[in-house]
Amino acid sequence: MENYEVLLSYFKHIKGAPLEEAEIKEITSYFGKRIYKKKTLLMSAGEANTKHYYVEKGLLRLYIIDQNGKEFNILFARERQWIGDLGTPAETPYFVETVENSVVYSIAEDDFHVLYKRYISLANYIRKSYVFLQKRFVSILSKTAEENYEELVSEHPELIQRLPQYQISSYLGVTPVFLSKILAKRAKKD
Amino acid sequence: MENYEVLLSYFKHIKGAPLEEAEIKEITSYFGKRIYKKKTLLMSAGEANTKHYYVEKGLLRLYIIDQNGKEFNILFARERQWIGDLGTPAETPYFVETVENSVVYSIAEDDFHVLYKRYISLANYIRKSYVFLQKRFVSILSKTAEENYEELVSEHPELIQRLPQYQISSYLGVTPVFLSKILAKRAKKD
DNA sequence: TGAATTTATTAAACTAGTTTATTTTTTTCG
DNA sequence: CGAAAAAAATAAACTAGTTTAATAAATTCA
Repeated sequence: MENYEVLLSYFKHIKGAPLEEAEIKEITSYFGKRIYKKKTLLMSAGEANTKHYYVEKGLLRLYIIDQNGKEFNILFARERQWIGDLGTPAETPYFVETVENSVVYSIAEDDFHVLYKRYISLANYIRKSYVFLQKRFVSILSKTAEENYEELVSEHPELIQRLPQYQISSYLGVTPVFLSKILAKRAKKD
Repeated sequence: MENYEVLLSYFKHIKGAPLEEAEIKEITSYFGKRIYKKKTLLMSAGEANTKHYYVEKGLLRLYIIDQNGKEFNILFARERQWIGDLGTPAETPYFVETVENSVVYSIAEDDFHVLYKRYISLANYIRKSYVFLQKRFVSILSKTAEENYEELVSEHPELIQRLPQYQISSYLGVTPVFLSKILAKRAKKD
């Protein structure tokens, strides 16, 4: 499989101009591309020097397993989004898993670093991620699970469609049982 | 007040080499430096094009006020740390306030952007901030307030000394009343 | 297709954390 | 210094969310 079209169109986009031959060569040399079946682990807690992933097709999640064995979803990545542990090369506490059958590009930290020195907009993706996480942090802290669910429905309705309910509850920081309660209550209002 | 020593030593540090005359000129031309009394607001929700702040002396906090008027501290910055809304130039939902009398450098977004294109380690501060916030996010989500308090004590004992208790409770995402309960319980174990 | 497995629902007892109110302690500053 | 204001403690009633367990519904795949 050697079609890097989606990846290259992303780099063209962040460069803001067509890519030169040499750039295309460099970019494609850094990235691998693979197909993964649903529920495949791409990255596990304990690993060091983890990769960064860019999703061409499908849906992935980054999560942690706490002391009690409970999973918490930190973020999802769908088509044309990045996912991975920005704390690499340190040993990661996180897992990355496919939620759907997916097509994914991967790149090692060193190469990623080279690229974001060259394409400052790539570094900007990190900044945007920070802003996104901070917003999510505030929501989880200051709002009820019910409010957070409504926010998710209105801001990312497509995720509600594509995710099983227990993955959503884990993203909202509540138990599947409690989310089910919220939905039951919500359904009555009709 | 025109002593930029602390700021310049920071840039020397992230450059990894002594600064040239032209660099010093550029950096000092971008930053302002001011003294603020304790409890002074430097940035308020609703403002756009907010500044980034680098603390020479003192302690600042970034917080939000939710729908019910309740404050949540998102992060603190003490000596030689950055604080501000990375979402700028968009209208910010956050506040920045001094907790102690402080000496603070400030820089506008445009200039900040110019600098982190030149000093990639400055962009790295954003990456480190992301990693820090993600860790904090996971802690708040998966641990009890008591556990989070113990974590704060062991990782940032100096903050416990410098902050009033109600600022700590707001950082942990609980009410002052509940933190007081935790401390009472904790004190008994002696 | 249908048996097995995974996911979602419901219920009931429980707990971490909130709210409101009052009192005590600490800090501020004229 | 002493009065006023701010911060912390304590108590009691409350609520958002958990836990455990049993049942029902939906999905998987041989």
